[in-house]
Amino acid sequence: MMKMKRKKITIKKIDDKTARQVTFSKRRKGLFKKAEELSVLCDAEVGLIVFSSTGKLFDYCSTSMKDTITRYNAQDHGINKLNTPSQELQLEASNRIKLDKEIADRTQQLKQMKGDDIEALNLNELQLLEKTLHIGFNRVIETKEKRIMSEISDLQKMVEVRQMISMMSKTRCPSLIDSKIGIQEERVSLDSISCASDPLFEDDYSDTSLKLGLPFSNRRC
Amino acid sequence: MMKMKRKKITIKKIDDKTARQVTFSKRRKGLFKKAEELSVLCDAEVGLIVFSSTGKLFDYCSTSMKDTITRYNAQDHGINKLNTPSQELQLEASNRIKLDKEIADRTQQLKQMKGDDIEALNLNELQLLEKTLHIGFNRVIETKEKRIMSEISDLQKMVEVRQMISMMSKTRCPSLIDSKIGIQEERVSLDSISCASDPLFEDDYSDTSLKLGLPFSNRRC
DNA sequence: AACTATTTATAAGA
DNA sequence: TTCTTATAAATAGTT
Repeated sequence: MMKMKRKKITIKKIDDKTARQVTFSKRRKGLFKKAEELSVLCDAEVGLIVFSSTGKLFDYCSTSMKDTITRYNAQDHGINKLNTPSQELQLEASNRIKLDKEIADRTQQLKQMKGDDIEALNLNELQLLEKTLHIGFNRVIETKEKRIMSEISDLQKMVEVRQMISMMSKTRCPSLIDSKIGIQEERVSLDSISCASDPLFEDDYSDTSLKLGLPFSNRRC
Repeated sequence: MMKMKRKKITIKKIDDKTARQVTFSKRRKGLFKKAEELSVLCDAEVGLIVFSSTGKLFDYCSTSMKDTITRYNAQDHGINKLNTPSQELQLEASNRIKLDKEIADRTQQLKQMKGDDIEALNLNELQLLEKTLHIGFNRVIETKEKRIMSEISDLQKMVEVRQMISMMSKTRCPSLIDSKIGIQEERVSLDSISCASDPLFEDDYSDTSLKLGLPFSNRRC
């Protein structure tokens, strides 16, 4: 059969019932798809309610329709109010908006500190960020140093205690001491504090990283 | 400029904030249009609620949102019924707790990235933080480099144009050209892109910072 | 905000 | 309803 060329349609009610039904089902599918795409792509909350001309309900919500409608009601838009939102509810709503903004703000800051979404920053902002990161980095390094030093010192003490016990056990009752006093070694794994075996330090920033003259040279454990 | 071919996109959250906003406004417009077309063509009742990621509300309804939501509620979804005002209040309260927690969490993360409140972290957490900061730092540096390079390139172009005009004005009518064409210099302050004069670079981490062979040596501006 | 190459939606027909 | 296909419409990437 000769194909009729598809024509541009005008947006007015389709008279033919069957055609209307067909179009409804096609376009409804398309609309719901677009709604979901918008919510996913743009991190938006989308609620969609459709009643067909025959009264059948179709709905979609990116979260839950209940929450979305509640949030919708909370947004104060004067005339369009549903129910009668109490002042309390309105207060909650404005609080919520504030909190949402705060979260968005902090999320953005965190992202930027991780180096994401920084394209839009100007040079001064970039330098401020750089400085902040640098300070944070140095503090972390410093704290890590202290932590390592204290763990080393703990280790050292343990070794000394062990040596003492070992010496005692040579002169007294070895088996008794070992099992009764039972040094719970709470062993600090050497792996976790050794710089050389730490993948992090195999990076190209060892110059800024921890440099410790670790007193491991003539340790025998 | 070379036009990049448009690519098929995958439906997942757009990372770049600006791009996300642009897409949001384009697609939102499209979605609302489709919603209205469906309601008109097919004689359907359509209600659409959209909250942007920044919390802004957009809505459309072919009749009135109040009626549509009422009708939606009337359709019995058993459990899913809309809340009474007092239930809404409760919901808001629990939402608020959630949001408060999220803010506290992000605030803490931000603090730690700035090197505060890190005493309680263990060695692994400290190293993770260190790595994150290092990555962020490098990205910022990289972005800053790009920014500086592009500003230098802009400057260079300006200088070339100026030289051209200067040459022209030597052969023709200097005063006319200078005042009529009137190069708006939109001068990029050298201070803002000079590394040497930047207090940040006087710090002890210049080794990780930008090293650029700035082509400024025999510039006469 | 505008452009346009390309993808996506869909009207008409099967 | 589902599929096919020509065409209209939407829009991603860019200016």
